[in-house]
Amino acid sequence: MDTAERLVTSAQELLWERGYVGTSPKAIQERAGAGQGSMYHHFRGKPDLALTAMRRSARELRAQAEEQLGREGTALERVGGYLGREREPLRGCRVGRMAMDPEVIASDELRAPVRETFAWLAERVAGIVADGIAAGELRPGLDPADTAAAITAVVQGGYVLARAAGDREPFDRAVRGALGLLAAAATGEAPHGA
Amino acid sequence: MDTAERLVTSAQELLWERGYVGTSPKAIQERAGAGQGSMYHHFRGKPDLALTAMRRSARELRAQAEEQLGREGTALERVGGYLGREREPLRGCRVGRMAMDPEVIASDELRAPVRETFAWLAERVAGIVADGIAAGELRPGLDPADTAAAITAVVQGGYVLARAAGDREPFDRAVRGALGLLAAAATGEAPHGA
DNA sequence: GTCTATACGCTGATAGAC
DNA sequence: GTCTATCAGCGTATAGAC
Repeated sequence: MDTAERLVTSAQELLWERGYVGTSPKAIQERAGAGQGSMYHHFRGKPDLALTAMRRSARELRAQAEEQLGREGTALERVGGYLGREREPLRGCRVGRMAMDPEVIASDELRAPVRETFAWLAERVAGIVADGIAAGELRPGLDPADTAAAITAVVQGGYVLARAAGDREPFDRAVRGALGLLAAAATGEAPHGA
Repeated sequence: MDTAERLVTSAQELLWERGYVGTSPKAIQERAGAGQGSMYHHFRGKPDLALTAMRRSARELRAQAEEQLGREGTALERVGGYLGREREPLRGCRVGRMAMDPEVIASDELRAPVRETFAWLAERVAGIVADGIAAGELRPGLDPADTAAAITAVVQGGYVLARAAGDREPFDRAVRGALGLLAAAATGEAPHGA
């Protein structure tokens, strides 16, 4: 792995662990085993490197989500796969965490990868919920966009609860709770249609 | 309002806006209109002042939540009141935000108010869900603790979605989505019992 | 490409005068 | 109680040698 690459992956790790305001160029350089000069040769500065790192984390997260959401199966199975996939709740979400950073939120450019990730996710999940309704699997009274937002929020909020507790259990509870509510919104009939 | 008081409220505001790592003693002093000497006379340092500020924010948040959760009414009305109360989603949660701060999480003392707030909230909501089940208002299949965690997580996650989008709409969607799922888990019968 | 040198304001304090 | 002075180290670079 070359120097530029090590700088990006080190920045990804530190942004995940400490956020943007909590991460210094110096700390990134040290973790990457690179000097000052190297970093400023490959990147214009902290915002430039952070943006590169955030774009990559966003892409990776989206791929992980798509792995569950794009499976074969019923809507409940696909959403359940997304909710229940293996995570490390105490680490938080590497993309969602950026939404709490004041300097990321203050910059349209830095915020863009975060915005796009959640816009994509919300739409992807809403489509699956809509499919589930169309297939007769979920109650027609559900609003797909609202339900998708709630599902997405449960995951992000689960991280907050787990980190607050210092224990992953609240995250797992929140996921089970969401699955329980979705089960209550299932019609109990076998899905039909394409 | 005396100087010590102004320091605490300024710290509360800045911690809400910028988190712990993003907030400097100097910034707090400036907002409070106090000098260095004043701050170090009244508090031992940044962690001491921040802890005082966080304890107060936690107490205030709990009182706001109790205002909705402690109302008269059915379980759905009380939980709905909590979910739907007026908020400013783009500002985030002043207590939940601290869970994403690396230095708060690294310190048991600083994390304590955050931990206690969400432990209380989860238990409070779980009790109301359990009441709703006992009253025949909610399906007996729901797990009160899991459902309460999901409800709490929807609010915290809603903040993340709203800030990521730069728009309160995703928060409102998540809340409506959660209410829609709870409605699906309602029995449709009038609550009975005490 | 990477290194060292230099810069300047900020961070988080302590000391002592008033 | 509040003020000013002082401090070592960090944050975020830029310049120029190699």
